[in-house]
Amino acid sequence: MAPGDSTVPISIQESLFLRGLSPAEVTAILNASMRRQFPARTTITHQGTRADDFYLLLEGRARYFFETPNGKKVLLMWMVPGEILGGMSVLDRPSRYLASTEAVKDCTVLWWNRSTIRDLMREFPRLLENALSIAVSYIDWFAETHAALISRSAPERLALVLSGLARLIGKQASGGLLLDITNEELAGAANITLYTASRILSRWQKKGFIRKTRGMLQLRSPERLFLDLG
Amino acid sequence: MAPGDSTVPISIQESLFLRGLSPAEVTAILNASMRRQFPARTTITHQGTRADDFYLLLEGRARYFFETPNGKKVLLMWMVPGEILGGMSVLDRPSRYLASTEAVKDCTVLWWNRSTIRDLMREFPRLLENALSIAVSYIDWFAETHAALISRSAPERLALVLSGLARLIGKQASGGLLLDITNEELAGAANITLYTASRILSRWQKKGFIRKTRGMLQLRSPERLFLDLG
DNA sequence: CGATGTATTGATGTGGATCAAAATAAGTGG
DNA sequence: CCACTTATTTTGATCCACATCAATACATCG
Repeated sequence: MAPGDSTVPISIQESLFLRGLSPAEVTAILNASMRRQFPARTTITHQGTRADDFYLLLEGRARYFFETPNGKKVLLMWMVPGEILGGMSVLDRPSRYLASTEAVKDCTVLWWNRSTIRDLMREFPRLLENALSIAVSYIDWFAETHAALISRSAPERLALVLSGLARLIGKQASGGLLLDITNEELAGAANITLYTASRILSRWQKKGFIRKTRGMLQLRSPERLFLDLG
Repeated sequence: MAPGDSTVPISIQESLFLRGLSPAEVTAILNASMRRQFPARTTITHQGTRADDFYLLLEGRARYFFETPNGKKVLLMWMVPGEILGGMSVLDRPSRYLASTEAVKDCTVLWWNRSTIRDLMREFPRLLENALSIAVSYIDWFAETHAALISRSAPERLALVLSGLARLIGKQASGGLLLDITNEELAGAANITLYTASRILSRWQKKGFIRKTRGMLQLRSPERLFLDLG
């Protein structure tokens, strides 16, 4: 199969990972990959296992998470098409994945094994620069999240999560952005309990800022969330 | 001044940033730098300003921190000789520092401007690999800290901070590792209040796990801290 | 229609922040 | 060496945001 053909979505051409490469170079890189599928709710990379595989997300939605020594599942960033998974595999020394990745919805990915992606990086040093930029974007995410955990209340964090996800996975619809997400996922992302999340969302719904149905949330006025942090 | 001469401490030769480079290459890189001093309590890089300067810490102690939009100061990792400061300056696009760095004790650093360090990275691609490894180590730190914030109690976090700092800045002495650190710094690192920190430390002192004097802490049995998390 | 996953709502508990004050230790200058 | 200032630390009393526990309601589907 030739993954670099017309079936590759636009978002890939604009992927941060492929930034600054010529179309010919992009084709060469994509041609060295294999296309793979991961059904929703399956794990793509496993925290603690050898980082041997590198992926570029073509379609679907995934997220990073990890488990703490005391068994708590910690949710990290969401990944959308154009983003990479398993970035640890590009390091010069063999390493282990810091976190796991799971397909939240059915995912199509491009896959390279470690030595292939490392060879490509040697051939196209630009890829290495891009990997560094991506690593920095993770650091940025963690710094933001760290600050939020320390200095913001539960409603504030939930509002931040909601407006962040809206930009990432919101679909324009009549009467506001539509997010297909459960309360549990929201609570996990904001690091609050399911109960607290439900209470805050109910309040916002009463005020007409959002509408919530099972597994789906309609965001009417994102800005106003921040004016009602009780 | 020739910074690459015999006055460069051993720890620099073992710096993660210079890993895998030949002595001749290291000399070339260090010779392109200037030596600079920062007195204790001065700021080296400023969050939000253009990332134009890159530093390698030779002597002293520094730490990253940043201020949240609502004015709270958030303490991040400590830096010891051999570690870099201002890493954002190596990115291919001009960027801004994500965080600030301050000298905790008097610091001696090597300094490169952005274009110099970028030229060196083009000449020695190994530097770029090393920069990526360092970025990953920051991600690792954030992931650990994130997990701790979410899933561990105040005494647990303080115990973690203490054992981490012991490895980093502890000096062997009769009757346990000696750390020169204040309660305020410990509290900041563990993200608890000064009062909570003081109470926990008092308890540990009563049990003989530590000894605390003004600005100084003696760690007798690090392991036992984790057995007394009340 | 049960069965199962998802969401709401109320009652209760608590870890650690916050507020207030005093004790201790370390300079500093006369 | 002492009086005085200033930084660090301790200790007690109070409070509150959020977790936790318990129960029920609602949706969706085979």
